[in-house]
Amino acid sequence: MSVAVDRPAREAAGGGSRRLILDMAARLLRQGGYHQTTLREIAEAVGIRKASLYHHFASKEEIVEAVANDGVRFVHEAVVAALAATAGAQPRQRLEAAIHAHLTALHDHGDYTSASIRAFAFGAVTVPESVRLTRRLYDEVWRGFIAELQESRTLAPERAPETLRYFLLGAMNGSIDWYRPGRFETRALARELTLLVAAR
Amino acid sequence: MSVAVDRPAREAAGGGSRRLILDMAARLLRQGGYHQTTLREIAEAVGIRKASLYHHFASKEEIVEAVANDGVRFVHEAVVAALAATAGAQPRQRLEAAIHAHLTALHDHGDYTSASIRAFAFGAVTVPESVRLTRRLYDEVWRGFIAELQESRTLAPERAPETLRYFLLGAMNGSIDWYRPGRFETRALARELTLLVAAR
DNA sequence: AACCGCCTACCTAACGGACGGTAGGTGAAT
DNA sequence: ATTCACCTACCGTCCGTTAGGTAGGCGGTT
Repeated sequence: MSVAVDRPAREAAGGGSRRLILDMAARLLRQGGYHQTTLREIAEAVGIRKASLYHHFASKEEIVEAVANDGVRFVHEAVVAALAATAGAQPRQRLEAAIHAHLTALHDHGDYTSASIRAFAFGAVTVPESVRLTRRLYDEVWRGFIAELQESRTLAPERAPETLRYFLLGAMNGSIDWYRPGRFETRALARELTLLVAAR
Repeated sequence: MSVAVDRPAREAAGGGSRRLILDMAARLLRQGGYHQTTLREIAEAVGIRKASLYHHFASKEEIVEAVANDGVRFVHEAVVAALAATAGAQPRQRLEAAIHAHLTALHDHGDYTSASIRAFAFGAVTVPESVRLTRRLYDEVWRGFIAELQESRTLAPERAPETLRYFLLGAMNGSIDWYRPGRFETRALARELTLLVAAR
């Protein structure tokens, strides 16, 4: 059969078919959401038959769940790293670094992060418990950091921290709808947004 | 049949079945997006058979399009009215009124506006030309108003107006994911967001 | 070194069910 | 008599999922 021909190509792509499946699923989920994205499409993009996906994942739900969780985790880890890297710096610098990290990760792993935001936008398909947890963990990072900003008076203490967090994450995540690599620069975007949040 | 029983109830609800269909479609689209929402569900919610929908609309696409356009228009008209009502006032007051109008309309017609944002999030189903136009018209309102804010120095002229508009709309529209009538107050939200955009 | 059993990674074929949409009919109101 | 608003019945298509099979590789026994 013709199967043997493209197998090396698949295995060369990182060794694991699992990652390849998730890559393709993320790409399709980003542009189609949960219900428009079909297992046939994913399988075709990978180069295998639809039923073969069940060798790696138990269900469609499990694939989407993995993509969504990875998407949040990419951003989470990037922001935590940025905050760690600027540990001693001025609060405003740390804020800009965190925002920049969020935007950069959002864009660099755009398929995963967009798929995560898109496929499980609130109210759509029931958000799996694991995804809800992953998101809550990331939320916690910002909750803590915003508290830190208020303690250091970088952010006025009378500002509602929860509202600010929602607005900030909304502004950043909304960028998946309009950000294009050539038209914008993440550094400039991060600087603008930092000026909004922490006025001098 | 049992059909005759609930017909009065239907006709009492505003006279037009068309509006009722759109109301139900909006509600379902809000929580399910385009592909999860089926004509069967919409018909059942209205209390008619699926095929009867085709007496009022030519296709599923046409229903969704009508909902999405109405959603944007509700917000558009509310913001334009708010700007008109505060015509002579201070720019910062006008800004807060516009933001408040956007948030209020977003919530008051939540099914329509959420459906519009959700069903046609970028990349998902191809956005119909009419919806794209309706959105562009609303964008224009903010483009003009932000220019006005910069002319009056309420907003620093060196700020990138396009980026600001994107962040602002992202922050506001993101509220459909977290806003709950009891937990937040639109006045307070508008004030907080105004403080972010136009720092004293 | 030949064999065996097992595992991995895929395959073909089919399942029941739900989808959007169409054809054509009915009964009441104008 | 015509129109309106809705009906029943059905179409072909595609969905996620399952059943069951096969080809190749790897490790241990003979």
